[in-house]
Amino acid sequence: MAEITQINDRYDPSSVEVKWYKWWEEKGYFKCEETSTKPPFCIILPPPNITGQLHMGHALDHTIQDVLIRYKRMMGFNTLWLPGSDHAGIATQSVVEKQLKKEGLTRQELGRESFVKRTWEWKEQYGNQIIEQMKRLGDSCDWERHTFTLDDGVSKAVRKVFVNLYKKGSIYRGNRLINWSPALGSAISDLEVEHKNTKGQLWHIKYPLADGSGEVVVATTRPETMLGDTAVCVHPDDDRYKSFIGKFIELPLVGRKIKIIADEYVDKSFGSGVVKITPAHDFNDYEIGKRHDLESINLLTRDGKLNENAGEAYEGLTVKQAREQVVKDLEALELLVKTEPHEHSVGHCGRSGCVVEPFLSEQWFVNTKEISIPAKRVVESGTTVFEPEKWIKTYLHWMNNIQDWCISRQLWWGHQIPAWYCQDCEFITVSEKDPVECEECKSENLKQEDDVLDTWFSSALWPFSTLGWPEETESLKTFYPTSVLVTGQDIIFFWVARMMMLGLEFVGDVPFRTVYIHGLVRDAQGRKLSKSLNNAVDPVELIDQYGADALRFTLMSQIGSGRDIKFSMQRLEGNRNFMNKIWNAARFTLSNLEGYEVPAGGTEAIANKSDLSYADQWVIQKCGECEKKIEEALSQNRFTDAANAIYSFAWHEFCDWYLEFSKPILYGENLNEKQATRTVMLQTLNRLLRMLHPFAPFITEELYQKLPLKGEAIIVDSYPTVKEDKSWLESGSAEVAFDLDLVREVITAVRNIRGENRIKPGIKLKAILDPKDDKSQKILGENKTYIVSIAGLGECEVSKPESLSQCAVTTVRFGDVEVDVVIPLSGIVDINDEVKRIQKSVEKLEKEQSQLSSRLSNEKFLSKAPEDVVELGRKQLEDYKIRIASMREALQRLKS
RNA sequence: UGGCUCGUGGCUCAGUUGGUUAGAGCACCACAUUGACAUUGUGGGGGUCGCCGGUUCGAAUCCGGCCGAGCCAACCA
Repeated sequence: MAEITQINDRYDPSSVEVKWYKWWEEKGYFKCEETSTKPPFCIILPPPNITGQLHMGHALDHTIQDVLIRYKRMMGFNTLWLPGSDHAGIATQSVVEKQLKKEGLTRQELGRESFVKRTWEWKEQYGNQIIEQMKRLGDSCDWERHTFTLDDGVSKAVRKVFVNLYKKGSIYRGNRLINWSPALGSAISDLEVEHKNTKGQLWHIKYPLADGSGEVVVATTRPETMLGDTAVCVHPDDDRYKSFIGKFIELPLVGRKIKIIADEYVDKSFGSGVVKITPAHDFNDYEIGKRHDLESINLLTRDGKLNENAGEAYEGLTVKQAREQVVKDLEALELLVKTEPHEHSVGHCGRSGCVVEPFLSEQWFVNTKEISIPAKRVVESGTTVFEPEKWIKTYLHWMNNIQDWCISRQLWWGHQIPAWYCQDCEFITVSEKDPVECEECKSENLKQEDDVLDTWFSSALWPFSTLGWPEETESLKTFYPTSVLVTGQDIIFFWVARMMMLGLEFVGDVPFRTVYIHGLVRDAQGRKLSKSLNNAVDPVELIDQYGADALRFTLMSQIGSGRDIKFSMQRLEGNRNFMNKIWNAARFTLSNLEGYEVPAGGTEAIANKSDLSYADQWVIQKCGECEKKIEEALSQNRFTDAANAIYSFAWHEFCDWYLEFSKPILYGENLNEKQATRTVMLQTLNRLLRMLHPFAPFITEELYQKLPLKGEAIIVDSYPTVKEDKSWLESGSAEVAFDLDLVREVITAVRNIRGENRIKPGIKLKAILDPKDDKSQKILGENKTYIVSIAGLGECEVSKPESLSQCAVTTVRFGDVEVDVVIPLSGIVDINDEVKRIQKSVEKLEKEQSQLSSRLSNEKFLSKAPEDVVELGRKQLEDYKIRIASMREALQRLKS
């Protein structure tokens, strides 16, 4: 064991983490078995964008998954954590376009083919950065199965799904009003629009009647869209305007004659009660337009400028410029009645941040009505459960109001839609394989759709496309449905809902049994982490500084209720210290093994149980209790409870008490006892490390490998459970644990007297322990040596004190036993401190006594409360009386 | 506007079906340093459980109302 003493007294993660990760990978510990007799456990990693850098959200998300995977792996499951990455159409294309811009190029100049090639090159060069960062965190993914959303297999699945849905009519192409991001030059889905409250203005504009008989005033937040007005609308019951219905307006600036129509959509009380209708540029107006068969006039080009329909005066202007110009022109015509400030919400593009324009265009859609029905049912029935449950409501509400999903994007990077337009007959051929001829007219003059699919379309197939679908692979059979999906609440609709719909549609079963939804990582003040607030923390930097284990443990000890977590450096430091504590506990254990020989049966065997110290039996008992707590917690995904159980067992039981209790034995001469304690110490440490491993994989492997007796690797060793440890735990004892807990209380009482009277630790006190019953008499007698050494006493006797004069007295009550701890203070301290201490306790007890006594004199309480509660109260009151009396006595004697 | 969540010592949170004295970690204060660890040890102070009302012998816990914070969805041009 010579090398043990060379262990540094500080844990240095940087020298440890990379080494073990590499070793695990080389040994193939992360790999699953395709078929196995072990039960399967599978998690599909939400694939990060290839443009992404690991952020705190990933750190949280991945740690949860890795804890689950490592735990299940140790529990004997055939675990698969399947990693991947997402081509991230918009994000990646933007990055490459920016790169081109630096060279003075545009993607249009480059052409589609070269641009896509260039993007692949970018991906090869930079796309794996996040994977390296994930490895730093300790993610134990089966890397050989890493899948990219544009891989051949996945692309094949994408085409098959698209074609099937098209053939059954669930995918259709249509000219509809969609959300258009001018900055991206592409359609985006409803979900990608972020509504932000914006301070704008409400312009009141006169619209003269075409026959010159008067005018109406419309109120609008977007005056420039009047150029595309095709009607004016009032409420049918609005007496102010009834007579106008059916008449015509001569639209200012344009001169077009538009009709005044009536629709109940109009709110009489808002604005002027008259609404201009622009079907091509507003979703509500679009609906009204459909109801009233109005013409839609599109005013915009794809890059967000006004087109020829806006008229010569406005063509080519941006929306903002056009708005200013229109207002100016209206003012000149004296048609602007008034302008008032008005706050309303404006849709912004989630990707580029630009203002989204409702835009009429040809797009591809998934009709979700039908496929959403089974996806609702499986959640209602509990086939897939959500944790926490509250998200079921959110999910179902969205599913019940689901809109058709716009899946086409005017981008180049992604899955090009497998639809070919016949240049001769206009028929659309949709096919898994590139067709050579038109299905309808057999013309070979085909042109493939330019648009690509929404990135989320391929993501929606992820749980089965990554397992080999549409082939009937062993992997698919073994691992689908996957066990649990771990993700943030922000992508329940984007991703979870869609995986549900398509998984059920194409594989016929739910994609996952459980959806575990966690919150966001926020800063210590609870703000979102963002670059603009300058409060973003880089998990990789934290790992460099504090170690991955500390970071992981911090996150896991905070996710408790599934709410957002407030990340603080203080906590991280605290957990770095915890890792150091573990490190030193191991260092202490290992450095006390000189001359130790591993027993013949391994550390599981204890030669003679009678050699076990009370502390040994106590710690075995506590270890078993900890195992039980963890098991309960992890079976319900209560990671925080599990983390806390280990923390408190490791620090406050193993280190604070067990190692202290054991020092006299370790430094003593009784070789049999010493051997037994060393064995128990090693056994407990070994289990402690295994319990901690899923949360802190690196330090635990490092220390595990230093143990004199161990398996091949902690990562593939078994997880300690009450069941597995049955025979070992039998060496513990609940009775002895009770005894030692009483001893701990007594020691704490001595320390308490010492502390409150400010008696220096160097002063060896005498303590008289006065047991009030046979049981405690016996316990104290047997454990006196522990008390003397740990409480730092000079002398200790178990007896009735002759006099309490000038003594500090504390009554220790534990379970059904009671002990008075008496410490003569004469000549040691200023008695006033002790008087104050006791007076304080008396006051506290008296307050409690009076509360209890008034409760017990309440007849209603006596008649209605259950017997045992009343009985308990009575006993307690008696107890209070005795304790107060004895304290008063002590006070008297102290003063005398 | 609707839905959801939360409000417990300075901070972050526990508190299972109402029942002894409301817990923990961090922070704070005091004391301690030659033998695992100052990234440490020991002890201590600090809470009328957001407010009001109700149910009950008894409420942090159940019910109603109010106030405050946050999130999601929708939205009046």
